[in-house]
Amino acid sequence: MVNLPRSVKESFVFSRAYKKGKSVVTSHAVLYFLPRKKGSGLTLGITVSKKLGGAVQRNRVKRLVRESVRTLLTPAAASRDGALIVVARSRAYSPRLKMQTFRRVLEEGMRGLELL
RNA sequence: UGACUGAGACGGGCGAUCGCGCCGCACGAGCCGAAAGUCUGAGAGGUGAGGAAAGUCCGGGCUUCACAAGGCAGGAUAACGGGUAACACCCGCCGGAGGCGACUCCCGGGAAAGUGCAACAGAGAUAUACCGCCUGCAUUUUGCAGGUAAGGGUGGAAAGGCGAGGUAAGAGCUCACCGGCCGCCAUGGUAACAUGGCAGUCCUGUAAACCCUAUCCGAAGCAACACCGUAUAUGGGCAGUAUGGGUUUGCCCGACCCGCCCGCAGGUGGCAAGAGGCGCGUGGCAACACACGUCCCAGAUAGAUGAUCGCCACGGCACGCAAGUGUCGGACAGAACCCGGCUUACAGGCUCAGUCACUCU
Repeated sequence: MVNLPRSVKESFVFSRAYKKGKSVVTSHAVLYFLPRKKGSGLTLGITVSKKLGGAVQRNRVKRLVRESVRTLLTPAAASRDGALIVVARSRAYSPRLKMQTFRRVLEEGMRGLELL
C-alpha cells in the first residue's frame, strides 16, 4: 500500500488520454492510462459527470475511486510514469454502493491496463 | 388519556487501524546568505461541513468603475409605532377574514382625479322595461303609447336594508331606525384606530388593467480587486501534399480543422477576530440594545473533511408470559469573500408554554 498519487489538473492531459491512452471499460467506470515522460511519476484524474447526481453523490463516487486506487496500488505500479484517468459511468452511483464492489471493479480495470 | 396550537434546540455517541487538507512546532537535507529567511522530506501534535452549507429571491459589508445639484424614464415597497448596518425581514399593535379555542392568514394606500373592463347568462352591468304592476287609447280576450324598479327570472354583483308616509302604480320622493361613506367635534391612545355625538350624502365591483399618491434605489461583482511571474501558446520540431478528407442544416457557397513527437503558467495577498459564539447582568411587553466575563471555532482551488471494523444508544419486523434474542434500517443534503433574512427539502425523536374534549379525585 502506498500514498495517494497526485491529481491531474491539466485539461490537455485528459483529452490526450481519451484520444491516445489505453482504455478498459468496466461496469462502473472507464479507465484510461497515458504513459508520460520519465520522472513525472503516477498521477490520478477522476471525472464524474453531473448525470450521477448532486454534489453529495459525485463526491462519494470520487472518494470511493480514490480509496480504491490507494488500496490497490502496488509500489511497482505507483512508480510508473503516466496518468491514470477514471471516468465514472452514470450507473456507478447507487445509495447502497459499497466500497468492496467498487474496489473489485477497479481492480479488474487496472489489470486490464497492466498496472497490476 | 386523546386531539391539537405555538416556540426552541438537535440531526446518533464512544473507540481502534489506514488515508487526505490546513495550522503552527521541533528535526534532517538542499540553496542563497553575515543573519533573518526560503524550499523539500519524514515525525509527533492540533484542527477540519450545514440547519438548511441548497435555491440565489431580497438586504448590507467589502472592492473597482462612474458621479455637481436636479429632472425624466424604469424598478421596488405600501395601515401604524418600534428594532436594525439595512431589508420585501423581525417585534408590538390596529382593522379585516378564518377557527369552539390556544392561535393562524401569499389579508393591508387611493375606485369621491381620470380612463378602461365586467365574459356567459340576463330585458338591463352605471343604465335598462322581458314578464309583472298602473294609466291612457284602440279593441275584445289581446294590441299600441307612456309611467314604474316594489314582485319574478339571470348573475359573483341589479341601485344599501327594513318599516311608515306618499302614489294611478311606484321610487331616498319624504321621514324614523339600522348599515356604509365623507366632513366636523368630544373622549381614550405616541399613532394607525376605537367609542360616542352632530351635519351631509343616498352609495356596484375591479388598482395582480392603466393610472394617481408617498418613500427608497448609480453599475458590476472575490472569476471583484492588488502585487509578482510567464510572454505572440493562434507555440516548436518532424513527416506529408491536397482538384484530398472531415465539421458546420439535405445541397451550393463560405468559414474552420487534419498525422506523429515535444511543450502549454500560474502563484501570493484579498481569506477567516467577525454587525462572531457562549455565559451572566441591566433596560424593554417584545424584536433588540448596552455592560462585564470568557472562547478562537474549516479555509480547499481537478477543489481536503474519507475507508474498514468493534461496542452502545435509537426505530421497524419476527419469536417470547417476561427479562431478552435474532434480523433489517439511519432523512434532506457538501463550505468556496463574509454577514442578516426569506423560500424550499428533511428519517427520527426531545424540551418548554398553552388550548379543547373526556375520565378520575
